[in-house]
Amino acid sequence: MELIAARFRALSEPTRLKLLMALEEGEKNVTELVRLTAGTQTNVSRQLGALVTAGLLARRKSGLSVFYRIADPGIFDLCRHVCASLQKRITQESEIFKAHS
Amino acid sequence: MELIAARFRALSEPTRLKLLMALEEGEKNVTELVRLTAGTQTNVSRQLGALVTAGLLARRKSGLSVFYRIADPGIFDLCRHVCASLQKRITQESEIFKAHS
DNA sequence: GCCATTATTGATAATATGCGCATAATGCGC
DNA sequence: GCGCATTATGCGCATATTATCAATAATGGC
Repeated sequence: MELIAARFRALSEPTRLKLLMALEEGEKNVTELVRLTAGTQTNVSRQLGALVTAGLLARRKSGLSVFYRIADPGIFDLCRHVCASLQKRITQESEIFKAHS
Repeated sequence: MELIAARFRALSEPTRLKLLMALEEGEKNVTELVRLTAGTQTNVSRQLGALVTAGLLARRKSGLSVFYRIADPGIFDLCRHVCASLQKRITQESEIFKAHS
């Protein structure tokens, strides 16, 4: 149970979600991720570390760069699932809003 | 993006996960949930409130009791998904462990 | 060896979160 | 109205998390 919660916690911040999304197309090094997510290098590095610890990313060093890649592609299913659920909810709410106006 | 993170955050604590699991079979009132999850009344009530705010639970008052029920059954798919992913990871790790011993 | 580039790590401050105690609010029966 | 059961909330504390600055590795080119 604690393990499940930990995995959800890893996905519970926009910064980390952005990093995961940026890595969906393929592995990237830290500077590129910094550029793509418009974050500071320190922070990006830290969040990447957290995602590795959580088992969502994998690291590969190559020269000066460190490349990160998705270790568990299943997370995208999760995100899509949540997205669909949220859209459904918003749609319902807007229906109710229309009905009341 | 923030919305997605918020949903994951709602699922990021064992206490809340326990409550959701306890409600899978059907709606229950607070005292029963306190009993089932062995938590304090204060905390259970608070976490239930958080889950309602997150859109995962729905409330229904009836006399003295307040009954909570699952508002988005999709969360169980999410949990099963995460579970499967974790089991796969653990299996792989144990294989590596065996190979090294 | 020296320097530039890249990435991580300590230390710290700000913020957020979870929990428990005490207390309030609500609703039922008398 | 009064007491009682059920639920919610205000407050404080402890802990966890995040973001940032500065300092420290790690690596390659000269």
